[in-house]
Amino acid sequence: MTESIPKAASLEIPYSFAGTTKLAEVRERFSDLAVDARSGVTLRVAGRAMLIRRQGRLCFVELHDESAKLQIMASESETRDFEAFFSLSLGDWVGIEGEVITSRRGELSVMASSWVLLAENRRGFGDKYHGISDPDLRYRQRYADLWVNEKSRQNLKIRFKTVSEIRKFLAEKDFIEVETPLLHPIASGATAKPFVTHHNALSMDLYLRVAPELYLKRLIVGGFEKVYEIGRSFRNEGISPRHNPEFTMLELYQAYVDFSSIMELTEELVAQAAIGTLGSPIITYQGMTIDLTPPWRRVTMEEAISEAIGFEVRMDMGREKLAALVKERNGNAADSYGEGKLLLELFELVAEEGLIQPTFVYDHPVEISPLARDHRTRPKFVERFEAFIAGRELANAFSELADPDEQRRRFEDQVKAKEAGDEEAMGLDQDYIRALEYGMPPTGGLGIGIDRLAMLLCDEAQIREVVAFPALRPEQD
RNA sequence: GGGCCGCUAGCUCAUCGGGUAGAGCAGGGGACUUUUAAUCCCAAGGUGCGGGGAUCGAGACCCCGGCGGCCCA
Repeated sequence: MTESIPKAASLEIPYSFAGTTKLAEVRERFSDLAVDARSGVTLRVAGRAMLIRRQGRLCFVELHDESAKLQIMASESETRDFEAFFSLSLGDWVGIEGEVITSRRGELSVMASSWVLLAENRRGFGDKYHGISDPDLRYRQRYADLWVNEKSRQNLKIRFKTVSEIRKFLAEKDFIEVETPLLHPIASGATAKPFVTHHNALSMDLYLRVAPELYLKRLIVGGFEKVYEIGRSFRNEGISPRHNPEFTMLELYQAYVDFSSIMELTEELVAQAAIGTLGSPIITYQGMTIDLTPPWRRVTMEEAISEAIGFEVRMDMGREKLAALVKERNGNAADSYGEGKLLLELFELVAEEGLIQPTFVYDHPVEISPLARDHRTRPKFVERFEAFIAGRELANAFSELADPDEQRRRFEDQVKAKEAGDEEAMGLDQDYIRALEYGMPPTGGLGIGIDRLAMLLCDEAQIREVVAFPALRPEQD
C-alpha cells in the first residue's frame, strides 16, 4: 500500500472550530432555496468528508455530521487553498466557512470560501459504496463502522435514547436512581455463573454482580421507597446472538405495592419508551407488527402452556406426567427437576416462542423463584410475572419475599442445588437475610433487560447490533 | 460443547479439473468549473488466517489450530 504523506505535516490542525451550524439545521433553514441560487448567508459547518467528486477546478464533498449530510462545494476561484482542498481524502474531518447555495442540479451546498482540516483519516473506511460489511471488522472497529453504516449509528442512538426516556419516565413517577456495588462478596440475586475477580488488599475473591437485586432491596429496608438502577450485570456464559457477558438491566423496587402494580408500571414504561424513542407504541420487529399499548394480555403460566399444547396442563398433575410431557418434546427432564422446574421447561418448550404480542405470564412455581413471595392463595406458587414480546422474555417481576426465615430456606435450597453441581444456583447471602430481619415492607420489584428492549426497538435480532462494543475474542498479532 | 459456512490487496468481491492470483472502490500521479457510488488515463499494491501433510507442483485437496457467522445444546 502506498503510504500517503500525512497532510498534518503541512496543515496546522486548529485547537477548535466553534460556532458551527448543524447540517440538519442548514437543510431545514434553506429547504426552499431555488435551483442554482445563492442565499447570501455565510456560515460554518464541520464534519467528515464521506464522498469526494473532483471536477478540475471544482470539487464536491459530501460532508456528514451527527445530524445529517450536506454537499460542500469548492472552486478554484472562490476557495482559499483550493489545491489542498482538492487533495482531501475520504474520512478527513474538515471545518468549512462559506455561503449556502444550490448547485445547478439543485443540490443544497455550502460554497467554501475558507476551510480547515480538523483531522486526517489515515486509514480509509473501506469500499465507499459497500462500506464495511464483515461483521468481525464492524464489531472490532466500531468507530469506523459507525461512520460508514447508518444503521449502526441509528441503533445506538435508539438504545441511548431509550435509556434516557426510561429515566425521564421514572423521574416523573418519583423514583430515585441509585447506585449499588458491582463487586459482590457473594454471587446472588440471580441464577447465573459469575465472573470472579480478586481484591489484593483484602486478599479475597469478589464476584462481578449477576444482578443488583439484593442491594436494591437493602435500600428499601433502609427506608427508600422507590428506587431503580440502570447498570451493567455480568454473567459468565457463552457469547451468542442473544448473549453478551456484560449486559444492562433496569431493576426497580417500590415499597408498599405488590406485583400487580408493577405489572401496570411495566406496560406503561415500555410503551412510553417506544413512544419517546420511535414516536409510536406500534413497532415492527423482524416482520411482525407489535402493539405495545397497555393493557397487555395476562395469562398464568399454566394457562399459557395449556393454550399452546391444546389441553389443560397443571402443575398439580404431578411430576411424572409433567416429565413425560417434557420428554415427549425432547426437553430436559433431569431427575433433580421438581414439578416447578418441569413446568417452566414445558413453558419454554411449547409456549414462549408463540407469545408475540406483549403478554404477562404470571404465577410461577416457587421452585424456580427463590426471591419471590409465596402466592397469597396458591401453594407452591409465587406472585411473579414475566413479560414476553416477540417470543422472548423482556421483564421479570415479583412481589418480593420479605420473610427472613422463608428467604433462608429458599437460599438453602439453592445451596443444595449448587452442591449438587448447579453452577448457576445462588449463593446464600447472610447479610441480606440480616437486612430482612430488620423488616422489609411489602415491595414490588422489576427487572427489564435493556439490551433486549433495544433489540426490539431497533428491529435487530442480534444483541451485538445494539451494544456499542460487544465482547469479542482478542485480535491476534 | 456439537454441526455447517466463511477467511484471497486497506475495503467489497472474483478466479481454479491443483501449474505461485484479478476487478471495482480506496490510496498515489495526471485530465476535467456543476458532480451525486461522477468519468477518463497511468503507475503501484498480495507470506492467499497460521501450521503441518499427500503431490513434480496448492490459496485451491487432507489434518491440526485461530478468528468470525449461522444453527443446535
